[in-house]
Amino acid sequence: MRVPKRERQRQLAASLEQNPFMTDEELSKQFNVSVQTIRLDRLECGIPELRERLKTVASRTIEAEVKSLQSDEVIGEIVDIELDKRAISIFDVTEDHVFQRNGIARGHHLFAQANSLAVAVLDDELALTVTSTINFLKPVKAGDRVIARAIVDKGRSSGKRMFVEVMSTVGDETVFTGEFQMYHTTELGRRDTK
Amino acid sequence: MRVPKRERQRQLAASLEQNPFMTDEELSKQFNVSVQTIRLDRLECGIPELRERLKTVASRTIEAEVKSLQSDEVIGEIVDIELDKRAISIFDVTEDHVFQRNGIARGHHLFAQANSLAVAVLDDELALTVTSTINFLKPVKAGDRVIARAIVDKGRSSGKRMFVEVMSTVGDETVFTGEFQMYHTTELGRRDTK
DNA sequence: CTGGTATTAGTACCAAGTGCTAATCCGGAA
DNA sequence: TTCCGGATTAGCACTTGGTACTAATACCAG
Repeated sequence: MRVPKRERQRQLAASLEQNPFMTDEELSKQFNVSVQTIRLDRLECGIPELRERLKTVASRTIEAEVKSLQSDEVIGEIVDIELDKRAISIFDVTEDHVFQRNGIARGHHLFAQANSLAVAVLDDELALTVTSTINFLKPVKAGDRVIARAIVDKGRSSGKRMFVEVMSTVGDETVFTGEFQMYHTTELGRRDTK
Repeated sequence: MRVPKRERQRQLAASLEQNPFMTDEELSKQFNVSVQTIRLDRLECGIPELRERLKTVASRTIEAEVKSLQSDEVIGEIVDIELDKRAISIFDVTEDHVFQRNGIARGHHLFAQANSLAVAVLDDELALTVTSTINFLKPVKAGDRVIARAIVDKGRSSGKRMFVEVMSTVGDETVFTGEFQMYHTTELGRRDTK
């Protein structure tokens, strides 16, 4: 026996974990045993055949892509918007957004929700964040639903500079506030003439 | 002819785009044509068979998982760190991080890199961002390599409050600066006694 | 030497195809 | 009407990467 059976099966499982695309024949060469032995090993370990493995891996992809798609556009879902005035978005915090160590949401997710809302409310070809001052007031946990409200501060905005205030709440508690100074190409009050 | 060939092929492509798991037989039922017709359609449209489709979809997953893993831990890769003093991380901007409309990186990615670096440099059970003021100085594009440098400002830090300055550069240009006021449980200078 | 485990070999069969040939349908032009 | 041609359908041989099962062989310990 070159390598004890038990050990080979352990390595087999690890190998397929890392690269599920291998056929039994390729595996048999890797471990220097016959194809049949590989099949028996898979049987004993409950490892499905190549096509089944690919199916499950592929379906995980699909789910992942749906997730990343939503994260690509705007962080959070915009539920109400009045261009150049105000907007509201909802962001559901999941286990993916928190530190494992303490279960508190990473700050950049709250920032991302607020920032992308500030961009969305201006709805311009080119709307960029220039400067921002933000405050994390209360920790946010997985399962929390964060509602961000953005309001364009018309008083301070002028020309290509816009000021957007964002306040995020969970229930009736404010968890985050941010002030965003944005740059955009279309000047205030000139949108109709473009 | 129930549905013109051209239109059926268009729908076929769309159908498989949305759900690549369908066999020719299932498709033939959906479109009320024979399996052979489906095969000819796939041939003409250059759509591979089920197994090949799953292979490509599954391989996309593998890449995606590597990506999402890194995005879970720290945004960017930490290349140098001296706890409670300074740290450096590298973040490669890809197409995924930019606005489609103008190719400029979304602000929250730069913030995320800086913020997670500020958290990492403190390396505490509980290190949270309290307040932050940030400036986006130059637009960042896909392909850029952003290097973020975090420095703990010992002078202003005391007790459970720490001040971290982050400066991010692309080449020799500064693209982002941020000041982070952090809260953490372990007090400055007391780490050894815990 | 015998028993039991591990391994290998071989066969029949399956799913989901490719590749090819042949038959059939069906609508419009001569 | 008849004939042509594209579209469709059918059928068959073959391929991959397997499952399920049986049988043979190897090898090691008691």
